[in-house]
Amino acid sequence: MSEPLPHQPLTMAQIAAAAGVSIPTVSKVINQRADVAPATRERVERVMTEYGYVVNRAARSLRTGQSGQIDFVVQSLHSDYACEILRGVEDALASTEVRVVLASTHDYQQRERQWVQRLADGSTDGAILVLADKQSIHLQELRRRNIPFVVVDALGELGPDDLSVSATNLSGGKTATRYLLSLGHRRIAALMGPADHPCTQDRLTGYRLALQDAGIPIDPALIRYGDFHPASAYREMTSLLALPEPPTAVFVGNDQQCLGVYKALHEHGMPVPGAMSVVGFDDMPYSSQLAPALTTIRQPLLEMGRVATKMLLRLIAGEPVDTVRVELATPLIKRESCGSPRENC
Amino acid sequence: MSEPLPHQPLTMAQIAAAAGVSIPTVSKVINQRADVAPATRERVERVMTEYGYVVNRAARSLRTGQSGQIDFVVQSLHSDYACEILRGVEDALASTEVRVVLASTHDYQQRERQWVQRLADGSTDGAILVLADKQSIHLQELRRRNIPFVVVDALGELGPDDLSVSATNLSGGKTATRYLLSLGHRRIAALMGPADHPCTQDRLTGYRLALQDAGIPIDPALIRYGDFHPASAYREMTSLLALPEPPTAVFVGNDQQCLGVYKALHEHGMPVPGAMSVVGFDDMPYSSQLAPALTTIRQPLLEMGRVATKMLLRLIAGEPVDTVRVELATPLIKRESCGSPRENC
DNA sequence: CTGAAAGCGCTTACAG
DNA sequence: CTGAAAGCGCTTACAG
Repeated sequence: MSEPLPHQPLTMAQIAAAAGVSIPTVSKVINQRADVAPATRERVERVMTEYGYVVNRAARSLRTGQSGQIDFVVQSLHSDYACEILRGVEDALASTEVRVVLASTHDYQQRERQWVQRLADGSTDGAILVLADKQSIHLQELRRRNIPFVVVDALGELGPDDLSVSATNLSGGKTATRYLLSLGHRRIAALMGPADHPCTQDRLTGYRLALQDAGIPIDPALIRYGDFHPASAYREMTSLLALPEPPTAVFVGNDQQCLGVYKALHEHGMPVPGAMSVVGFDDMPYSSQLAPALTTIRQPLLEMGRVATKMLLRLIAGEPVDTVRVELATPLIKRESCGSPRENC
Repeated sequence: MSEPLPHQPLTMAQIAAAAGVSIPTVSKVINQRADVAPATRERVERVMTEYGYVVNRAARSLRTGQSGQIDFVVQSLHSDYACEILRGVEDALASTEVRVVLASTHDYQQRERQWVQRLADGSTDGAILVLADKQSIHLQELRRRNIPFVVVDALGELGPDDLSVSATNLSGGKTATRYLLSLGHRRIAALMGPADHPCTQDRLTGYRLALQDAGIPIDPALIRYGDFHPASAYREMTSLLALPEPPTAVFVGNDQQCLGVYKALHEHGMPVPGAMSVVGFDDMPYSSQLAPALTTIRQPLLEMGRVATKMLLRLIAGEPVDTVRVELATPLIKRESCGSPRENC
């Protein structure tokens, strides 16, 4: 297995010579072609193992026109959100020879241009786009070059043939709100992410439907928007507490925002869940470690990355993909941050 | 600029034909060779821009033996820690044509083998290794193949010529402890990460030195180890509180562990910093958003990734690298989680 | 300053 | 079942 390898990379020609066959024969063995005699195949395989031979990627790529690489495109890796999805991508790729190349854009024009180059230079077989916009330059370029892609959590509408993966945001919003209703809450705030995110809109629709089903009028003063970061949520939560008739529960746009919500409540001496119930969205690794442990709607980010990647691999291989739009379930994870209203008062 | 491009990738031959020159001339223009007439250069450049031509990576790579890619190797991307470093890597690469390929191992044997293949297949010019071990298979393979690498936060000793980047952990530990001493604390616990991490050992040495300087004997009961995750810290903090003479302050191994510390204190009705002062390590984006905002030692992870990458690029280019070991400063970030002992009692 | 020629390491028809 | 030949798109001496 671990024979001492030479410092110079081996070539197929060397393997062929050592095995006493021609180069095409070695190639056929490597590419699992049927037309090789069993004895020959075995001999070649033995030599390759002995020498630790690995096919040169550049040469193969030049010949086949496939790079064996896909791009992971996201504005910023600076969020648990994107990292979780990326882990799912890696997971799905583990059993293949395909690699992920990172293409964060960070909003820099320069990087966008670099990325467009990348698409043209033949080193990308396909792309996973996180939070892509219909008008995104990325999408347009991919389409023009006929490079397959899958979008995770699309921002806005995609084309009818574009593949996408997301979570059941509407249903998640409904589940969260219904749960709070079931505990007896009647004034439930929604402290969402950005107003223009489809996620936000869908979750809010779920929230509204649940309230309507319960015959509770919707109070616009209880609907707030943040930016998925704690500071914005801290601000909005503080503002909600200043209302003449403050809510007794909040459905929050993501777990990260819950940090800001907790902070605002802490500073107002309002215990969770005694004085305020909180439901998050995502179920991040740290969410169970907050004090109190956060009740939240689980968003299967890793699974979303995995599913998107599997779809992309099929697309690249030219295999049929049955589902154009995949939505993954968003179950409620009950922990300690919810209770009945004024339970402790 | 944005002429409609053909769907078929262009070749250098097409550009040469369109510009009325030979292929080598186009190549020389692209590679900024001096021996091209100004007029010719201009004409070729105009045609390239007009057509939107981009050099094929595989062909160039096959010819030059360089892939224009580096590997980012880490056990798991599932930590803010690794993601921050990765952002730094991307940052340093933004002005180059080099790309990052992800190579998380997740402890899977299979992935390690895949990665060894990758090194052999010519698609890696160099590697950034996070938390690499001297005995790591990665390091050994890189050395054997003469592929340059830089280690961020080495686990254990490296070879004398191996480049590495880290933070001034010893000094950070000293700073944290001195700060707590300056507030009047005398019983200061250290709730560190894994005992065998060099980071932990260095920070602990800083802690010990600071206590010694202050003439305070070291109490082994106050030194605890975790795994950088909140749950372990929760456990150890709970245990510290059960001591006959509990500490009045804790120096914690990383900010994430502070979540567990906060949780334990919350459950024991011990306000921070009233009943317990807490200093973290890292200064993560969320640390300022905790309640109370966390006082911590800043570890410049992004900068570490950036510096490591710049060193690697020099190594790859065959340029001299002056510093073999780089240590970046770890300043104290004062926020709300520290106070004088029994201030509020 | 310019271009004809060789060759990087593979894969793919194709002839035997 | 096996292998000689062509060629993927570049870069690099080298001759003119």
